[in-house]
Amino acid sequence: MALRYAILGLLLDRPSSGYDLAGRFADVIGAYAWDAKHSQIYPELRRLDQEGLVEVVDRGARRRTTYRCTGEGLTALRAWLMAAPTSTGGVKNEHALRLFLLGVLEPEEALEVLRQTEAGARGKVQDLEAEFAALQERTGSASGGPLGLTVQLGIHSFRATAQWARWASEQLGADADLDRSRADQCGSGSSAG
Amino acid sequence: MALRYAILGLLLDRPSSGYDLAGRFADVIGAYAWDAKHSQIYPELRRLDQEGLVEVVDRGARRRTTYRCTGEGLTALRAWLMAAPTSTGGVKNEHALRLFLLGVLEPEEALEVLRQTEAGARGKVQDLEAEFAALQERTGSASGGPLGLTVQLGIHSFRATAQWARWASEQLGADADLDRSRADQCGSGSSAG
DNA sequence: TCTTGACATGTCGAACTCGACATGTCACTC
DNA sequence: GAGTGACATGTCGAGTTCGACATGTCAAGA
Repeated sequence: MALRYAILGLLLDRPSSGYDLAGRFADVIGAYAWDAKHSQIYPELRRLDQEGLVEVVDRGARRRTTYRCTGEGLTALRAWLMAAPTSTGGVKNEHALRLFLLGVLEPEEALEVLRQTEAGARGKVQDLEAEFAALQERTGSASGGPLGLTVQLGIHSFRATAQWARWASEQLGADADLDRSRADQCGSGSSAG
Repeated sequence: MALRYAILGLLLDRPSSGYDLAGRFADVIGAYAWDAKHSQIYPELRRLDQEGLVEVVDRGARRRTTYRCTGEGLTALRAWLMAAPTSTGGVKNEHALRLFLLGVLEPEEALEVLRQTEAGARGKVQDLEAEFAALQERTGSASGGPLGLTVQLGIHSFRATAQWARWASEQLGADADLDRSRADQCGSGSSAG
């Protein structure tokens, strides 16, 4: 049931076609909240239309059909948001799982993954910070409006990932270096693992 | 395919029964990486056993069957971990989605959700910090060993969520207070909505 | 010994999700 | 006017996931 509310939320921000929605899922929201492919989105839009939660506002070229969230849709979305604010609801995050299992790899392999993780996360932070600055300017608000909250959540999340990756690298690097560099550097007393 | 690798990873840390695994999924890993119910876990364990990736090490009371990850299982897991370290792979996180859509709610409703979010996240941070300290002591290592990395990832993630929730509350609170407290506090010029 | 509740596993149908395949439109270019 | 590629939607089968129902074990207490 989460998919339909994700769609309603996106439409509430701005009327969109299925194609647009697919792009928006692949973009921001799909990275840390909910992802969906067009093969799911189109049928769901039709269902939502039948139930009156969205409505068609435009049919453009190439069968492009633009939908908008109705009042009923907003009511449904808000009911869902208020319904179970503390439930966690079955997270699936393959990237996080890989990080979770990092201890299985050899330190040098893990270091490589961590390097990529940190670089990727820092890139995301930069992108989102630019987006946030643009929002601040556009809305004339320090918080960047409703979307600003969302963007900041992303910034906080990716920054935390980057910081953790850095910390983890240092831990692993220290362990790995110990074994190797004690040979040619001055080995100031440290117990072997 | 992620489920089996999550299971292999958990078994690698410590041999467990299906029942144990269900608890461990519900506990730490399920909160931010991968969740699974027992109705999925038991069949997958049998499949892994047939494929030689895990093996039975004990049959206790109440049909309790304890599995261990085999060398073949470790090989498979490491191959998977090294295979596609950058793919994001379709995140599903209902809790994050709710936060993502927070702008839809009235400020006061959103504030309530944020309050609960912050409290929950800080609770998680405390739990995990205690676990990390225990790990440091048990392993005699500042990094807490392989599991320490994982626990720190959780700490970083939940701390980021808590900090964001606090920030978002302040933003919303400022907006909401403006409308109300201008009446009895000194109303320094601000345009009405 | 009977009941209760936690432990432990099994199974099934419904719903969800994905990738692959398919169809057609439109702007641009050669 | 034929070819190309991005735009835009549709569909289907295979695999995944979940909740609900089911079965049985064992310890503790009434």
